[in-house]
Amino acid sequence: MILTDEIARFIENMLAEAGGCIEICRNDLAGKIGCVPSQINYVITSRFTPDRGYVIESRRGGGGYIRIIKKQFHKNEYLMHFIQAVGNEISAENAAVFIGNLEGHGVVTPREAAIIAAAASSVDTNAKRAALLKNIAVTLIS
Amino acid sequence: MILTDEIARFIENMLAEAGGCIEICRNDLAGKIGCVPSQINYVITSRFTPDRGYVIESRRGGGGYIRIIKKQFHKNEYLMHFIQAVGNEISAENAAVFIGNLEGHGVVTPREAAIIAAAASSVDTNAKRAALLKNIAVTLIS
DNA sequence: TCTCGCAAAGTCAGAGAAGGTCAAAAACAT
DNA sequence: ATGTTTTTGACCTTCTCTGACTTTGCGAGA
Repeated sequence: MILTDEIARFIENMLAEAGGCIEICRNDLAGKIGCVPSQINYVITSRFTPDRGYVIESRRGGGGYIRIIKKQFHKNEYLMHFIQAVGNEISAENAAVFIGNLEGHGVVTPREAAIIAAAASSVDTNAKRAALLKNIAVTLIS
Repeated sequence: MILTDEIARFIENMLAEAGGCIEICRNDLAGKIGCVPSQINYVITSRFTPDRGYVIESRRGGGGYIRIIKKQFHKNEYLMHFIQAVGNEISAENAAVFIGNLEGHGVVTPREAAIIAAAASSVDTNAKRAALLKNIAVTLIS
């Protein structure tokens, strides 16, 4: 197991235990793991990036810290938007575009998008398609 | 015995032993077999291709690896069984059980199961539910 | 209050460790 | 003879790790 992965796993465990937000002392953590402090920065910039849904805040000086937050809200916000945009009726063509957007925003995986598309094309009216999509979207809110 | 085939056999054996997924260090493997490292790439691109049912992932740099995954066709078989078992009509209750089985057999993730369940509960007749489930199942065949 | 020193975190470039690519030569097949 | 597959090695790109140097914040003492 490579050092970077070990540190990343360590941090992920802490995040899971703490429920999505931790505050670490860079030097302490480096000492605990046995690496140079800047390695922590490397792990954070290479693994805990904004586009993977993490937010990093920090402060230098005495009593400094690094705060790592696992963000989930932007996906939920997008799902809300999705539900509103679908409305009460949606055509098969528009549904395909909307599902593509869900995937494009990282809210669903390509496989999940394929499942949803298959489901959306299995109903016979625009109203039922809208209801189906909204039902699915609701289950995805975390 | 040609070199390429020897390497391919070696990898196949490892895959069989490991149950369908291995992670190799290209240089190590090349050293063990006694070939130039790029030969490993050649074997992989010429023998372990997607259309033969393999998935390749890799990472460069220190601690780099090549991961070879043999797609599980028993999942496809299970999907076939699923499609037959669903038949032309299925109640909401039975659908829930069937979807649970899909998840239990590792054919879909829990999240995907939730999506499918939401879709299945969005239609109003047993016939439409069956059609929807079968449509989804078909898209999952790999 | 101001300043200075220490205690953090941040940055960056370099070395090293992997895997990837590609073209040319060699071997093989038809 | 011609086309395809193998084999090789030189060179490329990406990722990791480290340490020196920089920046920032806090708090104590003048």
